Amino acid sequence: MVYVNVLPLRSVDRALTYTAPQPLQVGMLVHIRVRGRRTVGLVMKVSNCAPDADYALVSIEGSLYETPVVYEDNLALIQRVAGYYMCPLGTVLETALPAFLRIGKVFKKEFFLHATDITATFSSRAVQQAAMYCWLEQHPFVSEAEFRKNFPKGMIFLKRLIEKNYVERCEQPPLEAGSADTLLPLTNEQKKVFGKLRTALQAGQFSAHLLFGVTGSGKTELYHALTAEAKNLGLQTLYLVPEILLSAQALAKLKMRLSAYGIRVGLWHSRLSDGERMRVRQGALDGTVDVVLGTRSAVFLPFKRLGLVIVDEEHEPSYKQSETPRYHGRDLALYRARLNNAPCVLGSATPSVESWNEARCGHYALHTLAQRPSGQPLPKVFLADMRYEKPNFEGSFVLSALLREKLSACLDRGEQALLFLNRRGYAPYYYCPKCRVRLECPNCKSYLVFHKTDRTLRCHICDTRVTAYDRCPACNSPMRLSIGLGTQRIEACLKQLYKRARILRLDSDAASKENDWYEAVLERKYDILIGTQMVAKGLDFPHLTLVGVIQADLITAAEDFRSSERLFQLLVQVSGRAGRAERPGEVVLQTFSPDADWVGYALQHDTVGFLDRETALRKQHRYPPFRRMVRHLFRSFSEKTLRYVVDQWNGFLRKNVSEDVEIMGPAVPYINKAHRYWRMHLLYLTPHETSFLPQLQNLRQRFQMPSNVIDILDVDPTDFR
DNA sequence: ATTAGCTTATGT
DNA sequence: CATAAGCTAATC
Repeated sequence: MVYVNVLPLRSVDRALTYTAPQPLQVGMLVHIRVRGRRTVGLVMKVSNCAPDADYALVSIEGSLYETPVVYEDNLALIQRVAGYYMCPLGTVLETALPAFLRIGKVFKKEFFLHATDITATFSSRAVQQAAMYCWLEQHPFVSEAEFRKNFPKGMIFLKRLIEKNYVERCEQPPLEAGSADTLLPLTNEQKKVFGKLRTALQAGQFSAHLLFGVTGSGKTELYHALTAEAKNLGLQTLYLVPEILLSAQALAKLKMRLSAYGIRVGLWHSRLSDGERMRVRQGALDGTVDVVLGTRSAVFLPFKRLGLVIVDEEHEPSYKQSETPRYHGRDLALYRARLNNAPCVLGSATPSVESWNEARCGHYALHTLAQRPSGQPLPKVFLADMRYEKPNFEGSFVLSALLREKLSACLDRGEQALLFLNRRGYAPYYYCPKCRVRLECPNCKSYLVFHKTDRTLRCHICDTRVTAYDRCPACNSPMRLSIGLGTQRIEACLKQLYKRARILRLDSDAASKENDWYEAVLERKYDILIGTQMVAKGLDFPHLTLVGVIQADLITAAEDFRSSERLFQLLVQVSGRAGRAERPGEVVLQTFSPDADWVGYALQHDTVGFLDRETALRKQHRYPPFRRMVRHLFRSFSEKTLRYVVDQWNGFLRKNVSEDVEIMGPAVPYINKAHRYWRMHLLYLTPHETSFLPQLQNLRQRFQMPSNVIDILDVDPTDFR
């Protein structure tokens, strides 16, 4: 008799013991009954001796596949996620396994079609065949399914084509043939870094590396070279990118550079069809795919011999999953690399504060790329302190003399300019000067922002909208609008100053109107762009030479280090857009606040200065520095739950007065679990879900939340000890 | 997730 | 003492 520990694909926190009629392997999927209900579970352990159980043992009801669907390292990763992100094991398993596996879906063998005979001729009657052949020539190695989609009744003709040996039917699409491109030669700077990373790769041990390279410094080329090196050593590579959108670009580049070396690339993200998913997964599992390029969920894939992990744009917040299990793709990639004795390379032009700190403390090896292989110069940065501006006319409080001058010059040259302000609306301050009341959202108590276009007051957190009124409802005095800047106000000001310029506002309010604005900008239908963070999303503007950051010191006003970091990253990214091959771009940073001096760090894109400052701040200040921290959210934000959580919290505080911070798990049982096992107390909220902020403030007031509680933390511990 | 079963609060 | 409400722990 065989005994197996099976983890059900449900929110169950541990494996259950069953008997099995025939021997099973760890990692296999089996049908089981849990509380009388049929479910699927994963075999975690197999043993021959009976457990001393006080319950009746039940047998499993058969297995879904003949072979295991995951390896041992996948199980270890699942366990890590469950423990670390405080989520039931079964729930993690559910996210780690693609849906098609759970239902035991079996795929027919896929065939690929390939036009072989270029000299093929068709009689004038065989119109259909000729048309199909022509199509097949244009689409080399399409899958049969794809062919059927295009020619629903074409199978008979296809048969004929195959008989004539015009078309070949093969089981595997070959590598992208014909692309003669190979790896680009590396510059001296790149070679130096590559040498170190190659040594790490050959060592066959876990090591963490932060690749810090300015935009255009050729990080991608390094990834390619490393991937090829891994292939040489017979190792597979996991290559993570933050978004599906970017994965297509990265895939094209990888294929172009690496197919000449016989390297097979698989793409993985949540929008693939089941068939493609299964092919890539199977390829990674049996080792026929050399590189898997994918979004965060790819860390859970089974690899036969994973030897290298790459995380591109390491700082991107989209690596963080916003549903349970709330894992961070980058952190799991590091853990995965450790499980597989592989080096992990994190790359970014604007590293995250936590990665920077790890590198500074020597836990990660730091590699810097400071030059662009193309030799293109970095933009020139100017600082405009608005405190010394003379109020000449309406526009002067909004745009500095320096920026106005640069704008005019830019327009005269017929080039484009981009103004960046991360605030929608017209005026973020809408208040009555007599009552000194700033209007709040009736829903969530955050401040309302005035939108001039449709004369509404909007809450930017929960999207509540109210029609604006000119006079204060309490004292009937006129409301004031002149304080605070939003994109609409900049737009109005620009229209007044540059009557002939074509101006485009780009924020989430305006975006819905103009769908293909990017095309229009490329075609130079606009001269000045004014936008929020959506303009910073990796798009190239070839005619852009001037960037103005309207309130560069908004960073100082950010409520937590994560927001401040994000703003800084946007600033660097936006600034990087300026300039053309022959001439460096210009960047004007406008600052308003009296303590804006430190914004000078941004001169010459001093990312290091910023990061050092942020890590230092975190150390002396509110964030318990570099201790183990948990990242979690309340699972539901019903007032009942929150109330309960707060009560638990207060009760605990009364018992042991502690200078430590308090923990609140995602669900009530986990709060207690955390108390018992971790003795760590931390309230955690992530700023990605800003809707929590006002709620928390609310709670504070109503429940007298102690003021030493940390409101917002967003640090994942990378605890390597 | 779901729920049986235990503890505590509330009311007569 | 009965009943309701709140909460924990278990699923083989």
